[in-house]
Amino acid sequence: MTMITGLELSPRKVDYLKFILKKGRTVKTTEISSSFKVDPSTTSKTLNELAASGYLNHVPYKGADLTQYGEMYAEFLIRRHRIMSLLLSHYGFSSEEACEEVSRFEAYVSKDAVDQICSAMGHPMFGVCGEITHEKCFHDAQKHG
Amino acid sequence: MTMITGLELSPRKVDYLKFILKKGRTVKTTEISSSFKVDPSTTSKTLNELAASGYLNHVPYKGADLTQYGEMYAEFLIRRHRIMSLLLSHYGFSSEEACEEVSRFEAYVSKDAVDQICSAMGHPMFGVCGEITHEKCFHDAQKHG
DNA sequence: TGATAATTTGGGTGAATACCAAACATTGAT
DNA sequence: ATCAATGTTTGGTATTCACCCAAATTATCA
Repeated sequence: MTMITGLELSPRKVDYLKFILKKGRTVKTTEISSSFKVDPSTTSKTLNELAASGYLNHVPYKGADLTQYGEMYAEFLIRRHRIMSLLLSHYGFSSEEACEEVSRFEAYVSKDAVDQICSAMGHPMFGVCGEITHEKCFHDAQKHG
Repeated sequence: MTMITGLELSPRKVDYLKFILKKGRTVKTTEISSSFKVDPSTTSKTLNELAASGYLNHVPYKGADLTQYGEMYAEFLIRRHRIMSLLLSHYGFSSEEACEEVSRFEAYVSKDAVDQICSAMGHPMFGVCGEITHEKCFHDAQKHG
């Protein structure tokens, strides 16, 4: 049982986990590094850190994929992004504006806040950039490690 | 004429400028360091950096106060904090919860986003933690330096 | 199987934030 | 007016995050 605050990961790591979950498969270092326009060595190191923290399995020279915990965590990350983007869209932001703005600060929004907003919104099923799932997102405590 | 993005300052520097503006007078290093529970030497250095960037005047051993530019900037910072807190309060957050949550991510919310939200809210005059002013907040370009 | 491409490692950098110890300035009490 | 106590700054060091380059390593395919 591990409670999450939503503040465990740095912005870049949040980006990586969301990216890998969206791919839905093992990803190569270069896919990530080219996507985020950073040096592959930078990505390689960050992937190692995420693996060391239990979010993913990183087989050197092969690629990385989410652990069960990493997958649940990444689902929270996607949900957070979508809830916050949907929120901004209610204040006149276009989908693109909302996504872009949220990307800047989402890593610092707690899970409690997301749950609160989600609930106040009536647990919406669709955001401005995809479906919002509510099941596997740490609504309650989850096992870890 | 300097446009601001709202992303110029790190979280700590945002804290300091808001603190000094709220005091409304010259503040001593120790007031800040004790308030944020950091070593005075840390505060002293940050104050120097803010002074070097033109946000405040720092007279060694005497204290720091906002420059004209720093004051306008800090007014934007306070306005951002209040607009974002008010926004969260609309989703069931108490004043305290809203302030606390916003404090974590406000440094990463752009001025354009704040203006958009402010406008969508009808330029509210009162937030959950104080009056919201709309005049001296870089609604348009401002002189600097 | 050997060249090419992908990846990792090792070594650095800079920004942000923090601490400690020592030097220095200010102030207040005698 | 002086000096001790207090407040402040400087210099040095550390950590985390995020990034780069060059060199070594592994994988792959022709």
